[in-house]
Amino acid sequence: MPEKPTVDGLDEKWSRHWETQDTYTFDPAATRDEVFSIDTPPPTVSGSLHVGHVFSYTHTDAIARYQRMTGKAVFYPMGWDDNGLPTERRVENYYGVLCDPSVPYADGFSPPEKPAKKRNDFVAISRPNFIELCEQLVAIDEKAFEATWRHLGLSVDWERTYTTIGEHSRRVSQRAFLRNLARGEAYSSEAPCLWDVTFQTAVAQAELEDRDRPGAYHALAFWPVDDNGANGSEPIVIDTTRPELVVSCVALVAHPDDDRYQPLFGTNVRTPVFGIEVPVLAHELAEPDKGTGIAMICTFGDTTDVTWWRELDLPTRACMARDGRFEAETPPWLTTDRAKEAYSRIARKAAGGAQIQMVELLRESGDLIGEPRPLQHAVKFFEKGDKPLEIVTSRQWYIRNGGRSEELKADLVARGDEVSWHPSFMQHRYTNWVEGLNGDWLVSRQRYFGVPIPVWYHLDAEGNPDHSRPIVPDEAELPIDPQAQCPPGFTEDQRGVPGGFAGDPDIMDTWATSSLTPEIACGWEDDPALFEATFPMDLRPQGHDIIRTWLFSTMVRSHYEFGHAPWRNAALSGWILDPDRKKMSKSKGNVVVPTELLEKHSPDAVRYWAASARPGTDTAFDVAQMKVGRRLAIKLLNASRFALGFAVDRESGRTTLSDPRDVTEAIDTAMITGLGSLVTDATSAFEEFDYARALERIEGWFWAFCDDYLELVKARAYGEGEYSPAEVASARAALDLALSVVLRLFAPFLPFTCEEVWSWWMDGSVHRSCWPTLDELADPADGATPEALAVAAAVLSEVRGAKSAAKVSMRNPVERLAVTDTADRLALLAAVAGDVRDAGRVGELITTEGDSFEVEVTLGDPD
RNA sequence: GGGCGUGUAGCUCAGUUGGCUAGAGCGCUUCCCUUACAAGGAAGAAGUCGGGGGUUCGAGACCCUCCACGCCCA
Repeated sequence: MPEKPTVDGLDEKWSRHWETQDTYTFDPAATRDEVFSIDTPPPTVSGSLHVGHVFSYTHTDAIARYQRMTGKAVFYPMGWDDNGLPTERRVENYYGVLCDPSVPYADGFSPPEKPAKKRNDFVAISRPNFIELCEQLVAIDEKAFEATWRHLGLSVDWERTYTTIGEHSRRVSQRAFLRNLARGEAYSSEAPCLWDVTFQTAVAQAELEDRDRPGAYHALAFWPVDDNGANGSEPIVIDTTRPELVVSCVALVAHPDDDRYQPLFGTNVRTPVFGIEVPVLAHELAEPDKGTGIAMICTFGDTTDVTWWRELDLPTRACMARDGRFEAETPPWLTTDRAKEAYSRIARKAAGGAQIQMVELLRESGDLIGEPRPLQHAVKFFEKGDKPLEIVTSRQWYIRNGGRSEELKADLVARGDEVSWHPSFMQHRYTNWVEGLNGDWLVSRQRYFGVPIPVWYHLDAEGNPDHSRPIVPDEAELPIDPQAQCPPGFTEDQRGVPGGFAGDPDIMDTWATSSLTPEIACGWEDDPALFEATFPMDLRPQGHDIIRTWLFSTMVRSHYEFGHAPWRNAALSGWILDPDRKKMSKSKGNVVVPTELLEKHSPDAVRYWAASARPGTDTAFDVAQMKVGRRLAIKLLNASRFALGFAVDRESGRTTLSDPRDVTEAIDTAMITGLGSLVTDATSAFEEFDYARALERIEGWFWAFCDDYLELVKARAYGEGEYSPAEVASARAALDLALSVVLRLFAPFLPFTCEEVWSWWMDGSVHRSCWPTLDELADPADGATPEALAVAAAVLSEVRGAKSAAKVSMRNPVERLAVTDTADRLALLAAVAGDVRDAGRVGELITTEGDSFEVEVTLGDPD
């Protein structure tokens, strides 16, 4: 036991110790009812860990540590999400390279010394070279992440780490996909999809976000067919923010109840500049009060266009190429010279440039009415992208998720009832999301670093792929790469030749793999015993922002594979806001680096701050709370040193464990009784996953314990004054018992500090000890009332108040202390009078029976 | 526009099914070197519980309504 304990250095000392002692290793022999399994969110390693990670992972760790102490074999693996576009983007920028599948593999390729700044100047490299660089970089990132997690003190079993790009994950991911395919839950389809032009890949509905962008309404004139104003007719004016798409216009649409356009429904009009004849149609999605109330439908300006196209059975007039530029070739539906001429001015232009040209053309033809009117409007972006999404038609893979089936939707909503949500209102977020889906889950991505779609296609005599009957591998062969391996019954020289085969070039989206984290972590099919012991998992902790992606998609996969939810509980944590209540983000420059935070305040202090936040609530980043946590840890060390001063022989370091049955004095049994209530409260809070309530109760009790109880028994514990050996032994035994319990209660929150104190007098790790129970307190607490301590504390508080008011030292003697109180409370006071008198340095104590509690303090002269 | 959440002391937040005079920490003021702790301790000041209405013997809590802020969806 150190002379002057400190929290500094405990992190390094104990994290190393836990590693060498395998303190957190999962016991694979445990059966399902003995296991608590956690579906930890695999952080995206291509990003960086931020305070939000530290925050939410601490919540999970507190629960894991509690469960472990209740005797559960805690299955708590960490995963790294290294698969996918974020990694690709990081690799591109880090090395200044771009993947081009047409470039041949370069043996021993090394990236440029100084990566180019602009994307256009990046070096094009082969797919295998690109993947090698990805693997290289994630390995470095994963090391750094693990170090931070160990520093924070996560009680993860590091022997069970997985990565979402690893062989095991690829196998699980492909196996699940092939089973979805076999059961008809996955399918490929040529259809309009959301398309990011920068990364040139399709994206899913769940990955969209609206961003406010400046734009402008352009009023365009459409003329009735065969009457270009010649007969005095009026043009129909539509407002659009995307005039460049006039060339793709297939119809005009207004609300069926809109009186202004009733006469026009069923008639035809001509598009400006291009002169294409299009119908005027009615649909309830048209908004009468938006612009002029009549809109043009294009192929495809936004998702509503897709809905209209589908429901009104409209033709397709697509001009937008996958790179976000208008096609070079003149579209076949443009027949007049004037239209062809006009198109040549927007060909190969991106949306912005095309718009400038198109506005010119409209001005020239006189079909632009007035000037464009600027506005701010919501534009759909890929959440990781920088340019507005386009909609292009392409062949993509989908997994059915209820977006096109009311029955499946209802089933998936009902699965939500199989999970206990913490906090419960988070289930609404899930239900609302599922009910709002309007399309299946697009899982294919035209990218490189991910799990390949494990299928091949027959090529017909012209060399065109037959997508209707994909060739699938044997499950035993998984994982496979159809770009590098042949399908069964073929040879490599048949690749890409008529009558031969072609591998699907796409990969799956990251979510298509991370939706299988329970299956990956628990060893689905690959380790049946482990799977049996850990699945369905007990807890899915995650941020509430990814209910629509991760939580929902995991539910979908488990629904298909097992017919039930993949977990019993879902705990949703909130955001970290900066002190101005704004969300922390890199662009705002208000991000705090966790490693520095841990270094500066100590992990226990940071954990204290994190664990103080009620589950599910957004929380301000608050260094002050960390300082409070640090002080709490120091207080715990010091109070422990005091309490153990009597149990540990300072010379020999040997501990004499006291007997709980020695706790006999009224104030001691009262304290132990109160401690019993605390254990009950903390336990029930943890059972409800409310770590914050548990911490608050424990902390509150502990401060009162230090302020009142320790002061009250100090003299007796030291054996000062005229106390009998039994009275002294009672104080010391109570201190030992209380400390043992309180250390275990704090252990999930302050693992380093508690382990340090535990090591002063106990064998083994506090984190492997038993969570305290009422049983161990039953003997001393038997029949005792916590009131005795409350009465003593109240009197002591009055004494302190009097001394403080008189501006004298707390050591100043009290000559005479007169207490008026009810008979019951005076009886309690009598039982604890010795302790009260010693703590207050009271000479004469006079008690008078009365209706209310009153204390009169007569101070004596200072010593 | 729909859904969800939040609003309690200057700040950050507790306040379990309605029940004693609404609490804690930080900050502030005053005091105290005390043998666990001065990187500490003691005491004190500080709130119209967002506004209004209702239910009730009793509302910070329950119901209605309005306001402000935040998030998600359209």
